[in-house]
Amino acid sequence: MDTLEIPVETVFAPRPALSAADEKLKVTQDLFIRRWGEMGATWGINRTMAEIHALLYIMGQPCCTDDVMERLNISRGNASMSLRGLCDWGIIRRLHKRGERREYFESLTDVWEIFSIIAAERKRREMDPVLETIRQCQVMLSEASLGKAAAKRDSVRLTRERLASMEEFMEVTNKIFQQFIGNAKSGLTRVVKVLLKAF
Amino acid sequence: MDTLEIPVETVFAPRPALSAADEKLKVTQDLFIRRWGEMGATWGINRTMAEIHALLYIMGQPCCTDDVMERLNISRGNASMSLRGLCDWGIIRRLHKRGERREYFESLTDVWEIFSIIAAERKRREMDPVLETIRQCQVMLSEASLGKAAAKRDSVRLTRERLASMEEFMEVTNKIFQQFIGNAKSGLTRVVKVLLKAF
DNA sequence: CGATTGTTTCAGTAACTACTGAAATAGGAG
DNA sequence: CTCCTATTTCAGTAGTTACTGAAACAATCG
Repeated sequence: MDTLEIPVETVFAPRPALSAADEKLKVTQDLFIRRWGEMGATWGINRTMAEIHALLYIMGQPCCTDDVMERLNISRGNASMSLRGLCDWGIIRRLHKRGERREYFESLTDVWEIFSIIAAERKRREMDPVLETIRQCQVMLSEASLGKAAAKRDSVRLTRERLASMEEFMEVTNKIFQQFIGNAKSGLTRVVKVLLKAF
Repeated sequence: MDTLEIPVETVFAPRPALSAADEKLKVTQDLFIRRWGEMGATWGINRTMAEIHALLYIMGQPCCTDDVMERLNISRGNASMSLRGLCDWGIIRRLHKRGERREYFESLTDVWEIFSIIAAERKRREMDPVLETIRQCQVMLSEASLGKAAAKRDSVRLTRERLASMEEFMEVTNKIFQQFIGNAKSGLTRVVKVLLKAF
C-alpha cells in the first residue's frame, strides 16, 4: 500500500506562535470552558452548546463560526447548529461587522440576564406542564369519587393529599421563579424584598 | 412453523377486576407518574427513577419491588437498581415490615424536604465545581500577567472581568441554595427572611 | 451573469445511556 | 447443612443523542 508523502506543515497548518502569556490565557479559558460544558450537560443544554457559550462569554469579544470551530475542535455543521440553538435561547447574539461578510457571535454580558433567560425557559418547559397535570389529576379524582363512599377510602384520600401538597409547593416555587425572571437585571436584592411581601 | 397453544389466561395472569373508581384512581396516578417522569428526564435523574419516585409518592403507602415492576412494567434489574439509586439520593426509604421477608419502599412525604435534598445534591455536584474552577482560573490569570504589560491587554482584562462577574453571581446563588437547603422543612417564609438579612 | 465566500441542512455513524433477563449472591427457615 | 425466596450484579443489546462531512443553499462582489 502506497503512502502519500505530504509535508507535515501542509497538514498541520502553521499557526502564529503564542507568547507565554497568551498561552497561559488560552489554557485558563479552556479550563473554564470545559467545566462550563460539563455543567451544561447536566442541565438539559448539551455539552457543546454550553462550551460554545462559555467560549463567547469568557472571550468577551465577538467570534465567527470558524473561530469557534477551531478553538473547540468541532465540525462546521455542529458549530452552525449549536450557534443557532444558542441564538434561539437568546443567550448569544448575531452580530454583523461593517464591511465584513461573515457573521460574528457574542454572548450577553450580564450574568443575571443570562440565567434569568434560562430559568424562564426551564420553568415554561418543565414546571408549568407538571402544575397543569396536577390540577388535571385533581379534577379527575373529584369526578371519580363523586357520590361514592370511595372518596373516603384511604387510597383515594392519600393520593388527594399528596397532589395537594405538591401543588402548593410548585405554586410557591413558580412565584419565586416569576419574580426572579422579571427582576434579574437588578440583581437579587429586589427579588428578595418582593418575595417577603408575597408571604 | 409450529405455534404453541397456550391458554390466554396463562400468559396474561388473571388480575382482580378493578371497580370503576379504582380504575379512575389508577389512571389518574399514571398520568401524574408519566409527567413526573418526563420532568425528571430533563433534570439529570432518569425517567424510570423519576417514575418510581412519583409512584411511591403518589401512592402514599409502601410498595415492594414487585409492586413497582408490575405497575411500571419494568424489569427486576431495572427496578432494583433504580430503587437503590433513589435510596442513595435519600428521597425514598427502605422499610421492613414485621414478619415479612421482602423489603418495602416509601417516599418521603414532605415535598420541601424532597426538593431540598435534590437541591443540595445538585449544588454539590454542579455549582461547587464551577465556583472552584472560576477561582482557579483567576489565580492562573494573575500568575500569567505578573510583571508584564500583559495584565493591561484587552484580552486578559476582558477575561478577568467575566470571571469576576460570574463568580459574584455564583456566590450569591450559592448562599440562596444554602439557606434553602438548611431551612426546607419550615417552608420558604423563613428562608426569605434570612436572605433579606444577608444582603 | 459566474465566482467566491459563508451558512444551513441532513444522512450516516459514532458514542453513549438505559434496560433486560439470567446468573450469582445473600440470608433466613427448617 | 440444604432449600427457598428475595435481591443484586452484569453482559449483551436496544434505543437515543450528538457529531461529522459533504452537499445544497444563500448572499455578495466584480
